[in-house]
Amino acid sequence: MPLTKDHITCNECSLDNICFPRGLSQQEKEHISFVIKSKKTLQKGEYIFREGGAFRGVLAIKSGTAKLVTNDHHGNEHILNILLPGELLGFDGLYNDKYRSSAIALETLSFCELPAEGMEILFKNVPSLTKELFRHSSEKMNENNDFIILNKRPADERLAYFLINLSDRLKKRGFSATEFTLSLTRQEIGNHLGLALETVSRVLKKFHQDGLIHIKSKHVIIHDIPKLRSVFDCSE
Amino acid sequence: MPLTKDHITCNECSLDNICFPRGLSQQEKEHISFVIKSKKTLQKGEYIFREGGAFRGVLAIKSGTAKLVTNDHHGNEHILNILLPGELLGFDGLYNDKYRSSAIALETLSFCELPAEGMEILFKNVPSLTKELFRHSSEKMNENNDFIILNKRPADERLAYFLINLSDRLKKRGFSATEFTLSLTRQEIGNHLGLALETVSRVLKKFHQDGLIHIKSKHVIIHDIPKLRSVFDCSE
DNA sequence: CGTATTATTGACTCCATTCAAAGATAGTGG
DNA sequence: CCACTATCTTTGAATGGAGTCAATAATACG
Repeated sequence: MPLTKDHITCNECSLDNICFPRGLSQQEKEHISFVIKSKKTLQKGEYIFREGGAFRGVLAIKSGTAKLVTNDHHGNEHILNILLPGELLGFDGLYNDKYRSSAIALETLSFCELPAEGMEILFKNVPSLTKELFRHSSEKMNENNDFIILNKRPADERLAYFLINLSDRLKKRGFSATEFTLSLTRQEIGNHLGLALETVSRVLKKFHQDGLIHIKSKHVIIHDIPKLRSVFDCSE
Repeated sequence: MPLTKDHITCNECSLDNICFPRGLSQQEKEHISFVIKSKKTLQKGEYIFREGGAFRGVLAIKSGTAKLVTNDHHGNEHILNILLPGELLGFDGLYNDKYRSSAIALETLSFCELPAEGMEILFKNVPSLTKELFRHSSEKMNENNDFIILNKRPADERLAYFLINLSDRLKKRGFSATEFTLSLTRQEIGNHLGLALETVSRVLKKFHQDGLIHIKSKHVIIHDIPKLRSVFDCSE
């Protein structure tokens, strides 16, 4: 199984400036490497954790992407977020030791785990990681607030933001900022952004016609990042 | 100045099971009382902290209510949340040591502070508070997710949820669950829920006519909590 | 008591949804 | 490899919920 990398430690990982060890010294990175476990690979559709399941720890995507999903009392699914390599998830489970959402692989995926027990150890011995975990948690919170504000905007702004945000995050991780594959269906994008799938289709087509992007099925090329950004950044 | 209560410690405070010391032992409560500072009283419209201001620490409302406000790049204000006694705020400032939102008193208000320096001390010496702070932070995150889901629902469900949620939180703090005063204008409620102020007015009137509530200006009486809850809980 | 802010109400408009049907794509087994 | 099926996407037309505009009424404030 060449895809599993159980032996790789944080300071050997290419995501070390984004993921758990962000902001830590070499020495601290070694400290946390004792506690953070690299887990096995999942296939598309498999769960990293399930809504309602016991809190095991905070996780980080190592490779691949995932969607964070929760259900409301009507039984409707809501895609809360898309997760890229180096991004953390599971903070929502700290409240009452149950995950409040499910994390599902959108393609072949590997992830690391900071186990619940390990957290207590680190709280005691590596205060700087505690601080850093709060920073990660706070970052998520700020992203959620941005998302709340975004959801008050019209459909074209939501989709422009969605694409630019994805582009920015991919770039930060060394992927192409202008060419990538959406792992979501129009249905799922609409679900995430609070739009009907038909609206997603129509707006993407408009962006395509206006020369901002090229989109064929799930393959996206962004032709004009500044112009696409301006759709939500300085609309009128 | 009889209104300031600088000498009151957490274990003397009536909010001790809701606020910072939630879940802590008597001994631990005494520990944190050395670090948590009671601050002076603010008048309506005054700021607890300002968006962009340096992170001073995590705060807790002691009495009164506040609104959490942020600005988008269009210059529009967004009311992210309403804060009641015992509720914590300021976690959003941990990301990059700047508050990402402003907290503004909606009426005469007093608050406590866990200063930034104090946090580091507590991380080292009271790991159980660290855990508890993560639980508070995680709770906020879950509330934000609920709010994101709510914002996809029609106007009447949003308002019903807004009122029931307020009622629940007030009850938990020993206030009346059925009779209270909104500290927000229709404009502000609409801003918070992503609705036009006219829509807020119309929906509240409908609730009034249907006998679910009595509303006169900002004074609210909820006549039928279960029925109001059912507006968003089992719609259709 | 008068002024400014806030709230109500009605009429009209529009953006996005819904419904519906056809077209494209991907995955599967013969 | 191709046909077949399921899933996903596109496109059009009609509907509707909430926004906007506008004018009046009520409330709060100095």
